[in-house]
Amino acid sequence: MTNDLKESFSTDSPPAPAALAAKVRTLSPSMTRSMQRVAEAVAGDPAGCAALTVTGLAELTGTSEATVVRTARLLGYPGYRDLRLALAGLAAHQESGRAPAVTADIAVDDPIADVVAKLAYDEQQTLADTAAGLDTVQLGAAVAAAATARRIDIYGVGASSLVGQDLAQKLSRIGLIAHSHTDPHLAVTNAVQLRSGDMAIAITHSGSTGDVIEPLRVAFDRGATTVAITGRPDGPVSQYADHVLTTSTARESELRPAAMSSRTSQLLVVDCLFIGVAQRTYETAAPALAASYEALAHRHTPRTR
Amino acid sequence: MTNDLKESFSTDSPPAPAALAAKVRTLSPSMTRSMQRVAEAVAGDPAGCAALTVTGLAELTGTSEATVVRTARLLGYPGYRDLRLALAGLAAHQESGRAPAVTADIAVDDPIADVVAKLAYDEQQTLADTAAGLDTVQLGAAVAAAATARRIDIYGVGASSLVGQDLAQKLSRIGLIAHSHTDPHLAVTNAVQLRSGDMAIAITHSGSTGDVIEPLRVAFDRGATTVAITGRPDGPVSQYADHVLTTSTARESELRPAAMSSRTSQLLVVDCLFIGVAQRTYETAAPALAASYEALAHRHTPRTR
DNA sequence: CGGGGCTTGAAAATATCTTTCAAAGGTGAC
DNA sequence: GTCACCTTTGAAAGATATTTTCAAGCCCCG
Repeated sequence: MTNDLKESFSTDSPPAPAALAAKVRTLSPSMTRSMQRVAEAVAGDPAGCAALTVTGLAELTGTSEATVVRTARLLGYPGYRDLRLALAGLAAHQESGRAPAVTADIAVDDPIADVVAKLAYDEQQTLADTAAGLDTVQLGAAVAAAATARRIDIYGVGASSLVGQDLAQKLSRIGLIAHSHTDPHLAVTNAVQLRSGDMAIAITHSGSTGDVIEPLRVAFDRGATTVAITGRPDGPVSQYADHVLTTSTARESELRPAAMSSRTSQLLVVDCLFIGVAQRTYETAAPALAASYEALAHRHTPRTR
Repeated sequence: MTNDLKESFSTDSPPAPAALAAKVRTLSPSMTRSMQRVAEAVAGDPAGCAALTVTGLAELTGTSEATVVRTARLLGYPGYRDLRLALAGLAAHQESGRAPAVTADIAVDDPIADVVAKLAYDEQQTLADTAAGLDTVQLGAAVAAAATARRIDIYGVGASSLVGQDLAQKLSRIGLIAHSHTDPHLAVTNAVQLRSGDMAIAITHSGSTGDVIEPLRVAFDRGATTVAITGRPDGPVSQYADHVLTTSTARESELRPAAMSSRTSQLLVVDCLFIGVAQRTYETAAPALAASYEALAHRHTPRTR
């Protein structure tokens, strides 16, 4: 008879989603005193209760294991084990609900965990912005030019030089002739050698870095295909660029210099360029990549695991 | 020995929050075949596995209970019971936030727009995984050491060298004495000069790059505070690291070499480290940053817009 | 104040999880 | 190629947790 009651409840409510507190209230009248104590504890602190065993919860509520199990049954679960799983889910849920508010600027006194969260969030944002703002037509044109270029010269100074090196490194790996130039003088000297069929890529966030514009201008004048990767497509660098790839500019704060997000953005663009080229030269790129893995293998000490 | 290692890991990572898939990928290489099967099942269907008992999961994966428990331990939980609770939480989590799914691998014939979207998505994922998997205690310790170090030497070769250069560049900007070494011989030569109060940072995705481990070992022996930034926290490099910062490992495809996502992950870690140090040395860092802007200004041609 | 049914917890029974241990499988040295 | 050694693995024993049983206590009502 009591059994019938329980039966009807458990069928009413399946495994139960998340509205546990509400169910506790609803069912409370049909509960005995000690069961109410258990239900209350559970509704009050799902996370805490999820960490407890039957015995633990029984002690906490000053009841017995049997009562705890009975309560779990009444709430619609096959047993305490399942209630506990649901509780864990609930806890995770309200954990995430606790809005991180990671959108704020990074402050001097932010705990390290916040720094990580905010930084990751910012960079994710930057990536999304960059992807959304990237002109795929320009990118496609740049890819086509790079895939068939006799040689590729890349100019970047400061933080952008690392991006340039990254690109050069990767293009070299798939068998292209690509070099990154950091020294403005050498860059210009090399640019003079370029001609039609060659390619020059300038990377500058500000779009107005003279040391990078100059070699690009020379390359442009010599008839090479030129590409600018910049956050300011309206900047001086674009004058000498056949194709302009725009990187995004995220808000910067005192502690987070612009260089940081521009680098993320530039790298995404450069990666897209690389993959595009790799696709287009797949026949040679795939074996070249495999070969470079091979060549590096022996530089790793084998004692893993 | 292996045991000690594992032990230290499980204490490194507490109950673990939500980045289970990422952790599975990170730890996968150090797992045995049958453990990998279990980990895969768990990562692939958290909700389903949460409903299974040890025995059930063992049967599903064609292994034994012991293996399941071992896997749970390796993932950082005290036992299977706790893994199961975490799984339930995870399931509830992803229940609420249906993933959009641009998750497919990049294919040779993907149009360029898809490449951009997939790449951006992958890198965002990598960032999220990294942030979730980063041990803030270790990071805090590394920050504290860096902020007070007399000098900081950074070792990285190949793709990681760029990350090292990036870090060195930024730390230098806020007035710290930081150098990135690419040449293994010079790195060792320099490492010999280090002593207590100095700091050495090794960056290697594989965790087993001899050229990077060697200088770190020397630095470690000389009494410097050592940090490893690696995707394989169980790799040989960690032997000589006072603090290990784990980068995430994203699935890689033929066209998207692992180096790409590991770089993203490493950069995030390095950025966090940098910002942490900047916070701690704010008094000197802020004016130093401002001064470096100032100094660069004249290198930009003013004719913007 | 005593009977009948409801509530409760102690303890037994069961299920689940954890540990141990020996066999199977693999690896490197000779 | 073969042996010794180390790793990996699952079966089964051991430990915990959960569920069930059952009798004592409690409460309501006559």
